[in-house]
Amino acid sequence: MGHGDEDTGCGGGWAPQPTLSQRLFAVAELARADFAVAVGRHGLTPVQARAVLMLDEAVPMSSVASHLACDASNVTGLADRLEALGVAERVPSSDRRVKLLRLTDRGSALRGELGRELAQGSAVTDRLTADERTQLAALLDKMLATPDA
Amino acid sequence: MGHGDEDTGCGGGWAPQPTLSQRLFAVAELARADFAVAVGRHGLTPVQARAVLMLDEAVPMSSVASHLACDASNVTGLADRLEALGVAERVPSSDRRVKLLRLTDRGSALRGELGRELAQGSAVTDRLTADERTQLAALLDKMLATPDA
DNA sequence: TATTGTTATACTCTATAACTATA
DNA sequence: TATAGTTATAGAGTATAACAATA
Repeated sequence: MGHGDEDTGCGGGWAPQPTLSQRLFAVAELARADFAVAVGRHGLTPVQARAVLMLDEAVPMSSVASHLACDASNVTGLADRLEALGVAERVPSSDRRVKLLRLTDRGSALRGELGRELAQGSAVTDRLTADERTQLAALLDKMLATPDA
Repeated sequence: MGHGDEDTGCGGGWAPQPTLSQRLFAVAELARADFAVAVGRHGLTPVQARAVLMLDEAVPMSSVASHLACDASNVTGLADRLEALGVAERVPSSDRRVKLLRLTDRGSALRGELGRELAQGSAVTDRLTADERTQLAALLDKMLATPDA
């Protein structure tokens, strides 16, 4: 290997001082795992849960795709699974090309539960004090500020 | 429990003030996407990249599995793909049940490139000042502090 | 012609269970 | 008996391309 890793500071591993990005990614993994476990308790996968959480009202399947940042073709199977679970259903639209996805009563109840649980904070953020959480929120908001748009 | 922002309060959407967890998750998604794009430029999937980055030296396949927090059976296919890409190879061990996974020369070079790129910081963290990055690092470290162990 | 959703196909990640070869 | 890796199988998320119905 011609040379290697010196700019990362460590002589071959990530050991001593992880970079900010590495730590951010590690926290992201924890948050993801937390989310997966939380929604898994309700029988949903993370993607299914994200769909349920966005379904405030009946929404075109194409909107679901763009919200999930995935190709529209995926939403067909996703909708199939949500229908099989009894939490959502397809309903026709005025534009007859469009199908709307809407939560069933059971889906709405589930969405409420999920919302309450997730709002309570994860095991990750629980390790911070109230002040620190405020600080963190400000930093996250800055990172989330849309650079374009 | 209970320090939740406001049990979602909103009559049906996430609109007004996302909770801390929601913002953390959003940043996590950005970081994940950044990582996927960065490693994708080198022809790797995120999981493949994580494997390459951990392969400081020859390591038992079982160790790869535990590092990736996945079942050992998955590492077979992962190793196959890394071998097909020419970045890693299986080598025998003294315990003849064990196979070690080791980077090829090409894999080591790739690992070096990845390490340098990732150390440079992501588009997400670039939106913060140096002071803010220090602050964020401290908060992240606190969240990462192992509660058990 | 352009758009929406579907289907067909394919790849990766993930898990469980059964199997092998070692120990 | 127990462990490491493989194989078989399955389901979910992702993508592209071709297609039908509708606009």
